[in-house]
Amino acid sequence: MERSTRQRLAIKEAMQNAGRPLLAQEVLDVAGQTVPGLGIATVYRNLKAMVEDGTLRQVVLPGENPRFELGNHGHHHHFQCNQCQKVFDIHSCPSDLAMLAPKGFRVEDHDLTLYGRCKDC
Amino acid sequence: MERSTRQRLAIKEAMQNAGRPLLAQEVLDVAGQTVPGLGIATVYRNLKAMVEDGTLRQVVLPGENPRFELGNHGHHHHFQCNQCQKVFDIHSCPSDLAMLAPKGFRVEDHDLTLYGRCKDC
DNA sequence: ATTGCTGCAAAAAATTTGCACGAAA
DNA sequence: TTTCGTGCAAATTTTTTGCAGCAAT
Repeated sequence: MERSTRQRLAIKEAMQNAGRPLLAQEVLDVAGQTVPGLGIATVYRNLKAMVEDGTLRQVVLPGENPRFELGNHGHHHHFQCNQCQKVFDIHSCPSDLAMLAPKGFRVEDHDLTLYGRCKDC
Repeated sequence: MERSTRQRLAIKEAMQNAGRPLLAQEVLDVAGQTVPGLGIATVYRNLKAMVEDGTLRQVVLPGENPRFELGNHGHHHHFQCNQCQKVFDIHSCPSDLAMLAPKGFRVEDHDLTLYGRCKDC
């Protein structure tokens, strides 16, 4: 059975509170505030397990390390600013994507990232 | 000035002929047929340079190593099969994505990946 | 003849794993 | 008390870099 350790709770809390996708290192930085001595291996182990059970989802962008976000945050997409590189959530979604696939292909899901200038840049 | 070496030509040819995004290792496998002794470092150096000058584009998918494809292959998107994991090109494109961004954000580009079952799976 | 490019091997960077100990249940 | 989870360090895996020699101009 899964145990409730201080480390696991701190990592989950970090993910809950983050309003944006976090790098593994950022998770360590945040959760490490709550649990001094927290190891990066523990962070990786927990992130991996949470991705596998669907609690988290991986967000990957070209040339960057994987980020992690809540998996049940509802279906949404991302916007990366070409200027400041920050990643923002977008909660709207185009509805007509299935028709883009070639004949014979069944579309089950999709991923969309917009690039441009954020409000502040 | 940039020199035309056998290695560089073989790598470019591999990218031209690939009908799909290739892993660095796959580029080595293909170009290595033409240039025996070709080193993985040379492949990485050339891929990186080509991404920087826009000749190539990086295609990243969650949990996988980066792939590379021609950058001037026209704007297009990708479909990954949930069954066989292969990646296909999609040459159609939704046109109305700019409106998805929050107010104050300017959309300059976008990336779309569909997931599902390919024709053969 | 220059000097950019390559291969090799070592170095970095990112992630995973083995193991003994500590802590949930 | 049982055994899962953790920290640490070592091992992998992926990518980058230093350097001496080779090759394109």
